[in-house]
Amino acid sequence: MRTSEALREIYNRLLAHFGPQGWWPGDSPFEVMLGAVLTQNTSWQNVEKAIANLKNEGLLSVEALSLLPVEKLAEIIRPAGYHNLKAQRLKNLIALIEDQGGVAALLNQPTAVLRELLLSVKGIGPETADSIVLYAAGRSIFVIDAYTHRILCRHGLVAEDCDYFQMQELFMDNLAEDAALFNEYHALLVRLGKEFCRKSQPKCECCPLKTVGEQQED
DNA sequence: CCCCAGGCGTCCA
DNA sequence: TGGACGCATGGG
Repeated sequence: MRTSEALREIYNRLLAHFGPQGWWPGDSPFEVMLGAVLTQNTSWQNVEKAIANLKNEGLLSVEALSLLPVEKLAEIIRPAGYHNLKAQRLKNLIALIEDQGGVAALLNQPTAVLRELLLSVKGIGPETADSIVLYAAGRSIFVIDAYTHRILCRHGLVAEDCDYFQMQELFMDNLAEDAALFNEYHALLVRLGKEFCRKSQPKCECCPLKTVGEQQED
C-alpha cells in the first residue's frame, strides 16, 4: 500500500470512528494562541482551568495581558503547570503581537513569515508555532505532536527516531494541501491517542487503525 | 505511591 | 546533533 493511500485510509477510518472533532477548542484566534502555549506537555483539562481563570479575571485580551505583571499572570495560569515558565512565554507572545500591530495583523502575515515570527519567540517551538498557524490563522500546515509520533511508530509507519519535520513532510508530501483536512486529521490523531495510544496502553488493542498497511481485511 | 499529560530551552559531549 | 534534565499542576 502506498504511503498516500495509507494516510488516507487512516484518516477515513478515524473520521468514520470518531466523527468530526471541531478543533481548536477556543472562542477566538487569540484564545487559540494562548491555549497553544498553555498546553505544552500538559493535559487540556488543566489548560481549561487556566483559560477559565483568565476569562473570569477579564484578561482575555492583548491589552490586559500586556499590563499584567508576569508574577500575577503566573498565579492565574497556575493550574496549567509550569506556570512561571508559561507566564513568561505568554508575555513573549504578547510582545510579538504588539510589535506586529495586533492579532489580526500578525495572523495575516504570509504563512512562512508568520511561522518564522512565531518561532522567533522564546518558548514557542515547532508544534506550538504550527498549532497557531493552522488553528488560529487557518493555514494548511500539518501539526505533529507526541501522540502522532507514538501512533506512527506503533503502526510501523515511521522509525522511533523520526523527527518533527520528517513526520510533517510525511503528511504534507502525501496529502492534498487542505487546511480543513489538516485541522481534522491532527485533531483525530489526538483523539485516537487519548483513547487508544497513551504510554500506559502499550498494546494499542482495539485500535481502529490496527490493520492499516497490512494486506488482511478488518 | 507511582506514572503521565496536545513541549521547549539549556547544557554538555 | 542529540540525549538528559528541569519545569509543575492535576488526574488516574
